[in-house]
Amino acid sequence: MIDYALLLKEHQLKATFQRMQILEVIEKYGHIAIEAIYEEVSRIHSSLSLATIYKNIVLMTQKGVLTEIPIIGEKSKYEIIKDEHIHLICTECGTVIDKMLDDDTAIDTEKVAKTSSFSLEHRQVNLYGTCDHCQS
Amino acid sequence: MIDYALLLKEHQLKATFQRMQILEVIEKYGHIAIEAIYEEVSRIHSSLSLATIYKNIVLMTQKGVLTEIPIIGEKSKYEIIKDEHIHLICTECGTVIDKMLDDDTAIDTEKVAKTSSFSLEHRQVNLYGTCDHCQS
DNA sequence: TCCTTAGTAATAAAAATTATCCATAAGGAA
DNA sequence: TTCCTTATGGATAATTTTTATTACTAAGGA
Repeated sequence: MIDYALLLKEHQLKATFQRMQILEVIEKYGHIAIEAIYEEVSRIHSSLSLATIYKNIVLMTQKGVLTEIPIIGEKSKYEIIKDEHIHLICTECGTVIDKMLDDDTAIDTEKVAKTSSFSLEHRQVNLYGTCDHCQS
Repeated sequence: MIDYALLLKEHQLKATFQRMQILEVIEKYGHIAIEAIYEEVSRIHSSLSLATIYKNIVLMTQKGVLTEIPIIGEKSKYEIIKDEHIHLICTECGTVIDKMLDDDTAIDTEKVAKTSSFSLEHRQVNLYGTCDHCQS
């Protein structure tokens, strides 16, 4: 259970009711698109203006609270920043699964960056396919 | 130099003037967004309707001629499909650099997929940072 | 060359995103 | 706790992006 107010303050953002509602929904779903946040927030809680959601998603992304996950053929989803991981994206149902990397499955992208004298800041590895559930 | 007419026919698409113009621009820039294709096509050649560009990008992507490259904080870019590679994306100038993988820099994503019983179809590895040129 | 079918242009429509502006709430100071 | 300042939210308009429509046109096989 994340302390949203703390998370926001750590990133120099006021802990408003609306922001915490948005974060709560994002955490609940893990990865979610803007329109879906709007629908969920409207359904469960008091309704927030769509413009408010847009503004705060952009702001929280800039401030490092959220990360955008751009996806082929879909609208971007957003997640709360956490330890590095890759995404398994199901092209059937759209589900995004986080996968932490361990030593056994490490991805040596730093070597790649180095050989191109590219100053690496952020990696995003997306694997597209069919999830366990949709295969059956 | 790609034979665009052949490429299109191999994917069951008619080799129209407009499609070849679009492919020519994409190949010239390597990775390019839709609006930029429109501007370039309009500037150099006869002007194509923006709607035509949209329709053909979608179609050629579906048919496997192009791949979408969704990018954090930007519009998607498109490239002609080629051997698997990763992208170095410069957050300063927006340039996308292709990087082929060799044995030395292989990325063992298949192992990851396997441990999640995920049926892997397509991998997309994007490294964000600052390119050689923008560092100086 | 003709014919059939698919493709294009132009425009309208729809969807997504951003800007505006005034009312309001957050959070520090007293 | 109350007050004050300033950032924020809501509603809506405006803009931008993307898709649909429809009549005309070109591609490619017969």
